[in-house]
Amino acid sequence: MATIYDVAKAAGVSPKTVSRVINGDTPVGKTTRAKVEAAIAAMGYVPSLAARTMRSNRSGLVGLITGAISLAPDSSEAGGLPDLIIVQRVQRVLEDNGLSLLIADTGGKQERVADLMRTFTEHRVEGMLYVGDYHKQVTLPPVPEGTRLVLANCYDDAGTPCVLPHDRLCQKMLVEALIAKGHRRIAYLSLSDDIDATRLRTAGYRDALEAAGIVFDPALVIPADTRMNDPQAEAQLLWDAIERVMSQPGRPTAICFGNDRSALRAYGLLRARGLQVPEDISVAGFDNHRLIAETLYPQLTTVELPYAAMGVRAAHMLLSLIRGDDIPQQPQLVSGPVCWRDSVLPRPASVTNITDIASRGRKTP
Amino acid sequence: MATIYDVAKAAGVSPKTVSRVINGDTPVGKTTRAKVEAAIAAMGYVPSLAARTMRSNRSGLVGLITGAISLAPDSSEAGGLPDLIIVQRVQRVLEDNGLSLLIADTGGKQERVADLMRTFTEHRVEGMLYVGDYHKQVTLPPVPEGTRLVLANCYDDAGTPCVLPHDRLCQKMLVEALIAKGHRRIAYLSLSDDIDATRLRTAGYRDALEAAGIVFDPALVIPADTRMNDPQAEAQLLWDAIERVMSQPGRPTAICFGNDRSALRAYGLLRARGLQVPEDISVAGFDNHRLIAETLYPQLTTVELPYAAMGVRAAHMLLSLIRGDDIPQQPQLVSGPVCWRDSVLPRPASVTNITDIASRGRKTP
DNA sequence: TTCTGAAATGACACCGGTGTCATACCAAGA
DNA sequence: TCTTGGTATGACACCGGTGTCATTTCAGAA
Repeated sequence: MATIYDVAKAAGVSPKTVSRVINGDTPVGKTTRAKVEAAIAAMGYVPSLAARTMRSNRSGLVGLITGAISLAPDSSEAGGLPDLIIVQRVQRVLEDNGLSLLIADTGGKQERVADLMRTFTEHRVEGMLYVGDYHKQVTLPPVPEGTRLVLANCYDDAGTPCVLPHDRLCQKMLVEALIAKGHRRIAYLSLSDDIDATRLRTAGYRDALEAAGIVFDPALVIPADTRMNDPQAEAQLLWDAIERVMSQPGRPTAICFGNDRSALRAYGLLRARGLQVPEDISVAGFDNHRLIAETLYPQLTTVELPYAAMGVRAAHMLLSLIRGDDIPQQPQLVSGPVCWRDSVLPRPASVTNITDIASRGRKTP
Repeated sequence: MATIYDVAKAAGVSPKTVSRVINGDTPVGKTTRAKVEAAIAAMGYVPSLAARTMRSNRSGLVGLITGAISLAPDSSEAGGLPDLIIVQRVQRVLEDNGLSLLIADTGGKQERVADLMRTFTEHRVEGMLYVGDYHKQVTLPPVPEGTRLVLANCYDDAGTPCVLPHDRLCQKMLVEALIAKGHRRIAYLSLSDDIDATRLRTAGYRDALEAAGIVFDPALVIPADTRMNDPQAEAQLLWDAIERVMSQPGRPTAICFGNDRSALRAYGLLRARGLQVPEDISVAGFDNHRLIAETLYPQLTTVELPYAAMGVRAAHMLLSLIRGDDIPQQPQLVSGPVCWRDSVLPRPASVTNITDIASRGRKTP
């Protein structure tokens, strides 16, 4: 690969002059410039960032660590989709700012983070991002003094700058939207209750009820998901939860699910129980995972958990850090709009619940 | 950041000796080694790959270009999932081989590829990968002499080494599996017929029929997808295709869809027509997109399009190129297993078609 | 014509490692 | 004691750029 010396020799000038033509930092004579540019074009010269990095101490690199495939060690699982969306956006923003993105993956082994960070340090990245596979607290290994780090979709107890989904507000907006359409008995079949998102979203659910003056009924809220990665067991859990919530007096007219994936599964389970969506029961998801929400029939009402926006925000925070600007100390909460589709049927406020038909349908999923 | 000179001074040795301790290329005295290692630990020294790159001409970097978000410019669309899986696997394999992965995205603008490749060249990557968002032919800008390039999920007419899904074989195996379960009238609602995958898969479908001595009926094969990214229109198209195929005499007992996403959509549409899956009609997808296939109720029978394996294969090919080994000139075809789940009902070979109930159900989706 | 000062260009060192070669060291054998 | 020969270590240049400062060039003024 041609070097700046080769170009200089070919153009009959000094290497420094070639450097000036490339960087435009100092004026260069018209004739000289033309000669140099011709030589560069002829030789296909591309400057080496490694050499440039040595003088400038600016590598033009940013490192990003995800745990994307951590939940899917074996196959074409799509579990890590949110992180991937975040990654894409981060990459775009950085590229627009002249930075290249190095990515690494823990493969589910948290202890590898330190190694990956070391590799990034070897490459003298200008900053690092850590992307959680879901909203959670993480504990990262100590980073070298001066390392610029931003967390996305996770947080730590060391006050590292972070961007988080505003689960509480998103869920509140979604339930408010259901209430606005006339629903009063709204069930919430949440994700596993040992994760932050569930706690926050349940609070958001209650916020919305409270704002509308609806009494909270604990019987309507059931954790119906685990992270056990066993489709059969998950389906069974969801089936039981639907059974419980639909067989009680004062049956709900709408069910919110913990994510679009649960809602997708519920379509089949509800149908198996003889319930039509949305005629017999309205359904809402969470995530606006468009592959699901737009493809399901009827299309799924949900709320957008703005992973894309989180990626953009996190990237901008890191850019600020790199520039040396101040950034907010508080976690940055990002929320998205309710996506209104066909899985929720508006109810005239006066209509009472229809007859219980829960006993229809098959016995087990 | 500490340099090798700082460490050398602290340990009272020459920089070269520190280098030797780090790289272990030449024996170093026990006492000296201990002093140096202590100094390294104390200062948190991490060698700079930029400096190392200059001497060795080995950057430890590989560049990867995708068009992942090309089909999803605006939101949290999951269209580009296959590429993302490929990217993940590539990253893993490279990391295991001590290489770091630089990623870039065309954002759907093919003309940006040249710029991205230039950036990679600036970073002196040891090789490049280009990942197509679906099986297709691409035309890449000319690469500098000596650039090592491998294509994944796409090919060009310049004979660049590539890894492709074996669409034909996958579809053949899937249809063979259906035939083995007693199905004789099998419809195929394919993807848009202007893409390579459709042509190949249709051929695979016919291969399977032929092998079983079943006469090919063109009326059973309908392209039922476009890449227009309009959920309403796509649903309409699929509805029409189902209508056509189910209302003809000699109604099929099973339908293969172009991908799992279409199958997901079809579940709702079939239900709206009053058809139960799999009792009234068996359904098969394509991709083994587990988020869909395992979450749908009933779970979806499909064939695995091994994006993960493609990523691994492509990474290994690139590693071979980097090592200077010979690699096969022919496109590498990768296939995956049929994933048998609950959406296909075995049929005793003797049973004839049930009465046509196509007129049931709603008129439009 | 000579002088002046801005513009253009070049010489040289340096960034942080490593390859090459020379040298210092040390134990064993003559 | 003096070689001998292998081992441990250091001096120095070099990789490919750029910052700094010196030097050359040349138009315009004296």
